[in-house]
Amino acid sequence: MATATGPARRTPRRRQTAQARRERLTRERVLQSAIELADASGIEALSMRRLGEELGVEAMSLYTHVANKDDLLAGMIDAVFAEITPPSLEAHWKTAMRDRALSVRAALLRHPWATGLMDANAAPGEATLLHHDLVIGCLRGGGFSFAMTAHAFAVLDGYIYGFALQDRSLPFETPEETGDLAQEMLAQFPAGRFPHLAAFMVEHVLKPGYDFGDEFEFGLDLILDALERHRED
Amino acid sequence: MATATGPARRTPRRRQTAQARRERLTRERVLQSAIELADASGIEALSMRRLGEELGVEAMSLYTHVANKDDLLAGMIDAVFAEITPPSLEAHWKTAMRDRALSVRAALLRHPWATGLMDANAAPGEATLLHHDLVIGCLRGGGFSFAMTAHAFAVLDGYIYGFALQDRSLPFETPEETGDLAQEMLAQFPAGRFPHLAAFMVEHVLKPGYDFGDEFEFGLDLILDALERHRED
DNA sequence: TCATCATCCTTACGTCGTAAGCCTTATGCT
DNA sequence: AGCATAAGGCTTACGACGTAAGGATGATGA
Repeated sequence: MATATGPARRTPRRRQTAQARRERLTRERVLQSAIELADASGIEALSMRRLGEELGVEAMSLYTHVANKDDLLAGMIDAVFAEITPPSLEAHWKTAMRDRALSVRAALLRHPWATGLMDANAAPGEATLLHHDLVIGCLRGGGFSFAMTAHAFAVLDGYIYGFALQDRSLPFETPEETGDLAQEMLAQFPAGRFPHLAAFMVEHVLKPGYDFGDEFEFGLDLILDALERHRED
Repeated sequence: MATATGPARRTPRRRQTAQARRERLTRERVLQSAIELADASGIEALSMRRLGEELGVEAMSLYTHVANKDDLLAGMIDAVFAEITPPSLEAHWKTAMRDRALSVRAALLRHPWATGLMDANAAPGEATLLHHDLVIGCLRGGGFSFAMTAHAFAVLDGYIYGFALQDRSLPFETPEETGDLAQEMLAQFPAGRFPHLAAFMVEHVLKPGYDFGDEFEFGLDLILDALERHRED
């Protein structure tokens, strides 16, 4: 043998240990697997042991690619931001911010655990910083002063994340479920204890076709229109 | 789940055992202690053992008053809602909703861990339901249709919770800290990587007197004014 | 060819939530 | 007043968690 294959850089030599080993671990693979696991089974199911299992590796092996669990979670958040289509600096600020808001919302629907992780007040990752950079650039380019940019950023992002939080905090997921759960909730208390809430449920929420998620665009446009009015303040 | 109702009241006979025992445990005392502990040391410091210690009791004794840790957390959330001054049904809807929003914000500043717990999508407690009932009543009384009430509720509460989440996710707490941290963050990447963000920091955020928390009222009034405009839609 | 070093694994520790069951003491009935 | 009951609090124990310490393996670079 002694093939002496000149190990010209990066020998793509395949490893073939006794048991066919999984592909080499990387931070990206760890993060991606963690995100898939959290998406599929909830963030509470994401333990280092379980994640290792998912990757065909022992829990401690993960620590080669991730400093600790907080680092893992921070990396996941940053990966979510990386999924978001950033606002275009060419388009009109309003449409750019609208599209971007919808993109954030879509990402948070794909990864509902993300909002819960955002209160970790850790240092934002590169994708997160880049995203914020472009949002600010978009607003500034649209004619917003620094002060108005700060205002606009606070309202818009506050609304986007808060809406996701609210959506997630609702104790029901599907419209069908809503009815039963609402009945059950109100039934625990004397009839007439929450008259306005009860009427609201009966007259609106329980009507066929209602879906809380549909509220998002109304609020978004409400805020965007209002910001347009204040743009020159 | 029916939460353990306290012991029958009957005789107020004072107990005096060998060792002066701490006051009798109640669900309220457990919840209050848990809230104090979370406020003082962060939600991650709240373990059943630690909470027991705080109350002079073993961890397992807490389970007489609380079904499990999730029930404890749900109870804490509901207690936070109970702290909020609900919207007056007499006042004009706009001022009532404004005062109430400020009251929610104040509560979330006092208990910053609350937003992180809100994605638990558990069944809301009595104080939470009552709060929502009055918010809906206030909007309906103010002339909002059911549909507009739903819209208004989603924007307002979304914004309030999202703002708190954003505030908490900032990696700095005090204005002084902001400068150092911002420098540090941007220094990790090539200069010019985040030009808009950098300019925004230098020209606005790092200017003396800036405090992110001050942004809250701008967004609140922006939304309230916009809602007023849509009230009759 | 060998030394180095990154990768992955084994073992172990302290902490967590909580199930099971015991002991003590207050309660409610006679 | 006396007693049966059950509620409140305690002890012990289990399995899962994050992760520190150090060992084994195999790829890389001299």
